[in-house]
Amino acid sequence: MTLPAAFYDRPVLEVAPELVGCTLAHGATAGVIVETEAYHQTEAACHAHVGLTARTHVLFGAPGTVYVYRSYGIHALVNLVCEPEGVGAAVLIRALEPLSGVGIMHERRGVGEDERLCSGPGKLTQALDIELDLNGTDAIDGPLQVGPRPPAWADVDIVTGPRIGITKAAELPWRFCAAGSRSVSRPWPPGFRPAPRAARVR
DNA sequence: CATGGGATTGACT
DNA sequence: GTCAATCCCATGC
Repeated sequence: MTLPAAFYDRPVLEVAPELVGCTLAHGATAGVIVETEAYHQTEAACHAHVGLTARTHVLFGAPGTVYVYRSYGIHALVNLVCEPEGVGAAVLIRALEPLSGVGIMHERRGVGEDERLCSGPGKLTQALDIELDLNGTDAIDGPLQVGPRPPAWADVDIVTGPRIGITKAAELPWRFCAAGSRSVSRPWPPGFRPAPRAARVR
């Protein structure tokens, strides 16, 4: 069960908050998306802002296409292409709450608490083994799949804030986080507070 | 063809 | 708080 291409064929500012609470799966590993950011060709922080190049052409492709690129020479970052073909826009997936394959994630990431396995855009790609070979694949039929919100996430509250780690267009409040999730990456947006840990049995 | 910057992370002070 | 690791590609000479 995956979200249809029509889900992505809308303004990226609508899609980005709605993707929070949805699932992302690759192979035996999957998680619930708890943090996203929107990018659009009309603002300078978006790779598509420079126009159609060998690097950016995927961003202008069909809605529902996967865009993966390398950041700082080390990390792969994953996005979902939005808006009609020909418009350069995408949603960056910044954090997940692990859902399945948690043991595999620990093997790939090394020791750590579950909530830190996918609490950043480079961490989640390592945990789910998302690499550059997935660039240009299809998030509906391809190896990386996005599913609708599980019932428990149907009414998730969204905390909005400015995007992280960028120098251009940094003032736009295009970052969307699941309220209370302990897997949201730092720094937290204004007003965000993580939920208390589950009570320990004594 | 050389250069430099980047949507990050983890280790260290 | 600072810093290095290190890949891809856009830009400019």
